[in-house]
Amino acid sequence: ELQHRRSAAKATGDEPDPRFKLSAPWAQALRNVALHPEKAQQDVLYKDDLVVLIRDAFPKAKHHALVVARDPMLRSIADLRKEHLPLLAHMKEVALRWVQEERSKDPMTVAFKLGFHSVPSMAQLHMHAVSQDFNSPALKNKKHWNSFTTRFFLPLHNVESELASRGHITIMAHAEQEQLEGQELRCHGCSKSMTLMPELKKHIATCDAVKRLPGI
DNA sequence: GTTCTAGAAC
DNA sequence: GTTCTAGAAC
Repeated sequence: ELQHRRSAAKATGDEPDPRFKLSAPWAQALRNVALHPEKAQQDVLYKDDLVVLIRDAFPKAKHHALVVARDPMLRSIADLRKEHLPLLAHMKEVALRWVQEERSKDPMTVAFKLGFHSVPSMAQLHMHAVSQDFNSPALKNKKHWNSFTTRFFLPLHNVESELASRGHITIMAHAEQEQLEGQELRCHGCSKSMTLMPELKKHIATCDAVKRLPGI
């Protein structure tokens, strides 16, 4: 059936509809959680007037949660201004509390990092809290890997300091975004370069440098 | 963001 | 023959 539809589109020479992504329901899932947490399909771990804390639906590490801002005006980091620094401090506090809970359940876990994707795929400002093991079946491809281990991942502290100094976040150029997403696979601990995902996943499971990574 | 799968890479 | 990546999805 799918194959049939693909062939049909090709046969008629139909061009892709650029509005499809913008209106796609999946891109609004986090916004829906933020605006209507009581209707959320997944468990809400914590909620107040400013944020909602949930586990990532497709965790890319043993421990992976999202702190989602509830302000409808905050669709991404591009909407952040100096006035939002207190909100970021609150998001940090909520994330750190969750990290401590996870750590108490799993004392041997490696470091955690807090931060944002430069160009997120989903609407609504959300901060990742993710353990640096990246041991998860949902971590499947180069884009996944590079979105957490290259400059595509903006640590919370960097976002805070750029807001404080410039008053807004400079969004990276599309060409740079694509370059980072497509770049070679490299261990985030020892910088060893690898060709294939299975090779990388096997390596990071045993790399000593990964175990000693700095972080929370 | 994920799923699916054709065809490349092994 | 099997594993793996990468692009379409309306």
